[in-house]
Amino acid sequence: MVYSQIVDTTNTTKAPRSEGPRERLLRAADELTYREGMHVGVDAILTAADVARRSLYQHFGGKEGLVTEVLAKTSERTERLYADALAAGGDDPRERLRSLFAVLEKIPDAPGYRGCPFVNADLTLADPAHPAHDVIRAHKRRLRALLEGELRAAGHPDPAMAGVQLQLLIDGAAAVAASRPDERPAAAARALVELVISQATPAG
Amino acid sequence: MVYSQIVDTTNTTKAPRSEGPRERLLRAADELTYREGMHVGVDAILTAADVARRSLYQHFGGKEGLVTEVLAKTSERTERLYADALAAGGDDPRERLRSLFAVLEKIPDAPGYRGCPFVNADLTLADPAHPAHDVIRAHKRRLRALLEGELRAAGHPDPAMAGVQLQLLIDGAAAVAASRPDERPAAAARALVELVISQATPAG
DNA sequence: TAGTGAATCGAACGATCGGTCTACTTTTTG
DNA sequence: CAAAAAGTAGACCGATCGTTCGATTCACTA
Repeated sequence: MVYSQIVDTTNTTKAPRSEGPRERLLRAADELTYREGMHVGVDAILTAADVARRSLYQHFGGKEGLVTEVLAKTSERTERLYADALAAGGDDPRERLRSLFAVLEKIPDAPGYRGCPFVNADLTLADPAHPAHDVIRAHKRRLRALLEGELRAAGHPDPAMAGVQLQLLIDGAAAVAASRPDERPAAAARALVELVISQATPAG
Repeated sequence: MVYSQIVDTTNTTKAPRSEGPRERLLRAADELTYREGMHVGVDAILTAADVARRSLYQHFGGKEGLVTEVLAKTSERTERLYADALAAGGDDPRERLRSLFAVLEKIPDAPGYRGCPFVNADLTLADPAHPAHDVIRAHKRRLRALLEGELRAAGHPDPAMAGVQLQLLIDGAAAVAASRPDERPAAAARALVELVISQATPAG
């Protein structure tokens, strides 16, 4: 994502400056929309990003474009995290899944955790025509496909349904963790995740 | 909830008229806040309820009071539904839980389903000081206690954690059903619910 | 029947929303 | 060095937000 400042002359107009207003806008919008919700004012984002009003509309066309781009970037980052966590589990699909959920389990412990940013945005953005909904749905579908692939590789008898089960445990645990963290939903989910994974054993 | 119009003279000033502005406001706010989200304008609620602006502020003090009251009423109604569903299951705690989840499973199939109204409101209302958050948390805790009680009666080895598990499956399935109903989350959740319940069998 | 409180309409409040625009400064580039 | 592009500052727009309030109508009851 970071390009050298010296680029082909045929691409000069589009060469991204390092840490320009665009990046600052994305960073500020990312933090504020998650912490305060999707209804933060444009003014608050501009102040936090220390960027002129005009820059927002030149780069993103409006608030809608900005928050959609924020979610797209969050999606990329999150999926990279998933891929790394799976890879850390080695070759056995069951161990890969365990490795993934070990990472997921720690997320709600972070200070300022407010639930899954995608679920939150999906529920908060009332307008069904908002382009962010497509980004969110696509992200969730890729995650489900990822889970389903591992389950299939592990020999689970119904990888499609089991993928939905794991997805459902993730979203459910995130929602509970956001409002009632004292119920320790991650631990409760972990036991069920293990049940689902264990159904994929050749012996099962 | 429906009182006769002829009441004790000592209570005349507080006698609720049948289908007055208060009821119409609650009904309209209930439908609109669920369908359009908690950010519907006061004007839209007033128009739908066919009620004067002033009446809202006289009865509920403001939008905050109105939506809080709406959630409180929804909580009562929902818990009545749970109690009935459990009772329909008879005496065996496991059958009572199965009866409850059989009812819950059908809810997302209703047209216009948009997820759990409590989870949605909790995630949508950005202000952590909003009184609705307390109503929501209290409702969810009562539901969890209900589940835990049945699990304990069924002899589950860890009814507290299992209660969180069931709660988590409910919220997770609701969230997935709201945005991606084609993944049939209710069916996926059902299998896990059965696993949790079966852990409560004396044989297990 | 006179009185009283509730419900009504509708104007208006200040604040904030997202978005547009002009003018000036900085940076980059040919 | 000069021109062009990008960024900044800030006023301004119409719309909408939740809220307040005066004035009027209506139903019930004492």
